[in-house]
Amino acid sequence: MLNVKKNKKPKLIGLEALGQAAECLRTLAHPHRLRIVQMLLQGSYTVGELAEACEIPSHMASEHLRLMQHCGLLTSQRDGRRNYYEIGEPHLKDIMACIQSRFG
Amino acid sequence: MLNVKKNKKPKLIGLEALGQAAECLRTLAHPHRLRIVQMLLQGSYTVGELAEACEIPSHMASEHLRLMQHCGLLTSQRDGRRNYYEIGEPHLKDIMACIQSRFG
DNA sequence: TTGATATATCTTTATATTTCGATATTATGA
DNA sequence: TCATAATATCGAAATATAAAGATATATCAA
Repeated sequence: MLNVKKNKKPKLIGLEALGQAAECLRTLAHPHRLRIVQMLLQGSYTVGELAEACEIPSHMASEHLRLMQHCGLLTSQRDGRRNYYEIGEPHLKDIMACIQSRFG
Repeated sequence: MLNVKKNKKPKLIGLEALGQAAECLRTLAHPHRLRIVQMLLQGSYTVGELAEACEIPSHMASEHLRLMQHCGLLTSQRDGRRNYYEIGEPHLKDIMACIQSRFG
């Protein structure tokens, strides 16, 4: 047996909570949505600006933004006909840092 | 306009790399697989032990393990008919710490 | 008011993922 | 060798997700 440092206090997160976590991660797990998050970590942007950064039509960016806002990753503030999106989950910074260090 | 700290050096990760990152995240984004990772952060375990921790049949655990090993998240070492899996991607510790702090 | 812009929503189609049962493979112990 | 245990793989069915086009809503500018 190898690497046996199992301390006998597992303190595992319950499967229900892991289900919520999985839902958030699954929402994040898309190249365009990761690009959007990367942009928003630098400031707030409109749907159109984010769509352009992802090289996709803005109705698709709008859908990605809706999904991420729905599970609490983002928030938005409307200004006239523009809708400015922002990071709503502080941990996104840390997760993107992991991705940056592994894939950037 | 609000929260404008956009420094004009975006240094965005390319969409191809974000695609790989998305694939890893998608692989991680499942309650049973998160439970498996949480277990393996404490030591190495067999397929059967991990299956029991997830309350699933072991052939399903085997499939989850195969997916995670395939994208480099895990490694394994066989000992007789037992197969001991281990963490293969150090960043998993950080990501699980985020999940712990948000959902634990 | 009219036309154009920005964003959001809906529907359909295509594709991917999950789960389950059955079966296969490999190693162990009697 | 034989039966069993541990793990892995395959195929089918169910479910979920993604993409695209069409359409809708709300706001602004002329």
